[in-house]
Amino acid sequence: MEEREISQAVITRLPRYFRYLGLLKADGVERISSRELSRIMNVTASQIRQDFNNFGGFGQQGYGYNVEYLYEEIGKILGLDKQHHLIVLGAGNLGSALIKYMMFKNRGFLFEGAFDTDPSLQGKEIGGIRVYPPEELENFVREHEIDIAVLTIPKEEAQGAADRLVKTGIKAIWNFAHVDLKVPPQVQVESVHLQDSLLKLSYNIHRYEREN
Amino acid sequence: MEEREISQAVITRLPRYFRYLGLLKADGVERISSRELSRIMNVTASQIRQDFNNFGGFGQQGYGYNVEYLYEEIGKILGLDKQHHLIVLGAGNLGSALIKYMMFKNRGFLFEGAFDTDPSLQGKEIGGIRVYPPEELENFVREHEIDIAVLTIPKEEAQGAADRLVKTGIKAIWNFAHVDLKVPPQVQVESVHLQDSLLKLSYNIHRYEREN
DNA sequence: TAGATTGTTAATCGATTAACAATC
DNA sequence: TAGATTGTTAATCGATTAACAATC
Repeated sequence: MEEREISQAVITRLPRYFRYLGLLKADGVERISSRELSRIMNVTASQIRQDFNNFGGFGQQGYGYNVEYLYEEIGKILGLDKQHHLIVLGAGNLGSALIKYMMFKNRGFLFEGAFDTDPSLQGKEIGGIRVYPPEELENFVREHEIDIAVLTIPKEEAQGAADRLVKTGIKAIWNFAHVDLKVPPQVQVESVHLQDSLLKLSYNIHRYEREN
Repeated sequence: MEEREISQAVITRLPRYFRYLGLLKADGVERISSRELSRIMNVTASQIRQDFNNFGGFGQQGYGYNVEYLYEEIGKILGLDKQHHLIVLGAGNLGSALIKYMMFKNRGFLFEGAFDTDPSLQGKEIGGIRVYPPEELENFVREHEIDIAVLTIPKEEAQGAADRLVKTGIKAIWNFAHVDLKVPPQVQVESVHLQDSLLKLSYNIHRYEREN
């Protein structure tokens, strides 16, 4: 049993490879060498080969990589050969934007329901998805076999919601609240900290101005 | 002239320090040691001291760090002592969510206008911000001295919009479109690739299931 | 002063890049 | 077969952690 732990640095790069391979595939490109891909993606060819070899050899000496095959394989590594069932907690603008973003649906990420404390939203539909009151959360998750909960609620409510979700046996939380969630190791968390991202941009603006 | 280049790894951690120091400050905590902060933030005390020392010594031997002072200083490093003027390109749900998120305003990130190709949105207001037709982009940026453009438009339109923005002399682009933008070095780009984030989460779900 | 904790140097670890033998 | 390019090992680089002298 080969149990080599893939570093998060590699995993973070996988979706980007997947994206570029999708573009190449759409352009009808049949094969590509690590050198050529490195030029397009602005990384080293060495890194590309090292990254891919974490998952076994996808290429062929003297030929390169078959774009379609590599695209499919990376898709499988990312779990895109399976469907995922999602709910959104917080049916505001951000939650609505995510629900309506069709690219997720096309990749097998299916929104099944939304939850909001605002009674005026409950019973309504957003992008074809119904909004439920929070009380129904636990039953809904179990009945619809929800894998992923998307948190677009205020940071004050996020940890409490996460605790409830953990108890339902959810697999993962995609967290947009501006806090670091504490969950047990069997629950995966991926946080999108928009404010952190904006502050980083702010830093880089002022660094550039200082240096020039 | 000390020109030590701060690594992006450090910069990425700064907003998180800032966040935790803000919480401590709000809790009335006056001083904190690297050891205590390391426990709260789940990083090593060594890393905290190394990170802070990139910017000069903020602490005092035998005492630790003054929370309020450190908070203020990191805020300045992040450019939060200055105001920023923003526009949003794409007044859909995501753009609206960002405009309405008050935390940005409180930190000096002021949305001045939104732009959308949809005529039915033009002239309307979102969170008190008016929506303009794209033709007015260049004049608006110059007249309102816009620093940062937020791109929440389809990926097909993103590079074209970026090119136009670069010509206006904008300082930075906060990119939510699912492409890597090409801009000259004087323009800072920070991308939030939501799909990449979700795919990473998907990978981690399936990795956990494989390993357990 | 003694104790605590920083600032900083040195050691370690991990990730990236370079090099090249294997092989298509 | 010769040329191209991978897979993989070795070298390098950078980031993290450990250690400790400086000093409050």
